[in-house]
Amino acid sequence: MQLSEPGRTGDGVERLTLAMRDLWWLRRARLRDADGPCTLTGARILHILHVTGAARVSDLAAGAGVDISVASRQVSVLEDQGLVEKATDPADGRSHLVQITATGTTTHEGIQTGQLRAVAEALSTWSHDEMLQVAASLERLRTDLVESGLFHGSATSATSATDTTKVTA
Amino acid sequence: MQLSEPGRTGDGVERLTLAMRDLWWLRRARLRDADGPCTLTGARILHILHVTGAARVSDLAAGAGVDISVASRQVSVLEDQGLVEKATDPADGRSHLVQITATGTTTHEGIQTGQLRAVAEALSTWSHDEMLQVAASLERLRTDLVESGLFHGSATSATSATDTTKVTA
DNA sequence: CTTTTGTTTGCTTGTGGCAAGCATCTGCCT
DNA sequence: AGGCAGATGCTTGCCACAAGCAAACAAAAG
Repeated sequence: MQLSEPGRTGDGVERLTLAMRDLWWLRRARLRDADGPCTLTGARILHILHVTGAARVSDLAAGAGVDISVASRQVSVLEDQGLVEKATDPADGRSHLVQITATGTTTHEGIQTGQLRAVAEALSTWSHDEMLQVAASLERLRTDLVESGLFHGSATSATSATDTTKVTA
Repeated sequence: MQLSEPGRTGDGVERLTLAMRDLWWLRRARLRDADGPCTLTGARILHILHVTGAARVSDLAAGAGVDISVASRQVSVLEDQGLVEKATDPADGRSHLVQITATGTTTHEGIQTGQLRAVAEALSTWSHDEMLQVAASLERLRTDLVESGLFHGSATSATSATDTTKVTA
């Protein structure tokens, strides 16, 4: 079911919007499988924790773009799985500081490397520079979309300081 | 919550994967709002019908990447709303050919133009050529991901033959 | 003491998947 | 040709589960 006309140079906004939607939809189609032992939201929380270190539940909710109650429950599940630890914030008895555990980090890396391997295989014909170029485009796209205020959500991409491949869900 | 390091030129696969994930997540964060009177899947079905003309339920399911039962139910809902029509396939009494109605087309265009306007506003600083370039990148990305077999899903981007802006949800 | 803030929990809604059921078509065997 | 078995297309019942809203609760702030 491929109906696009690649050579067509129509309205830029239109082509870009459509291309984005199709890419988004691809992710949706993939939801069931490949997100490891966690929920998509759970994996995202794991990611945020991996990148930012400790965070409060409300921060995780904001970062994942979900209701606080959802974040709270997800954290509970992750805690039961031993992937995160929750401790009362010493500075504020109301908040709980959530931190990723060693197991959580391992899980996170597992999800991560699985995704990287899949993408690497899918784009095996691409050159390194091409990937970097497209990545830059995507990053800029995301930045501008977020800054426009259309999306209330986070944008938490990062590569860890270490040389190992760690990113996220 | 922006933690990426834009200038960094790390592993191409890694940066690209992360950028893709963040963009995907943006869509997720947006789910609640802006998809008109339809379910996301419903809107997708409407889109597929708009592009391909009549289609069978199983085709819609495959195109949307959902279970046939889900597609069946969505079609029923769309039919109740008067957005599509269902008729028995003259060539095969088992299948039902689904077609978009005039009302459905109108609804579809409404969703579409809303999305286009939002993106246009968000990317108001982009030049036309930049948009086309990034769109081409996204299209290629999608194509290669789909062809790799990682995604069982559809990829239904198209612009209608008319000059009006019609694509889809 | 009242108000505000951070989190948890009960309830509801809705999408989606699996499996059973039903109708129709196809192919084989007599 | 007639007819039966299997395959195919769709529908529906049932269930799982994520997500949101609102109420409850705890702790801090004024």
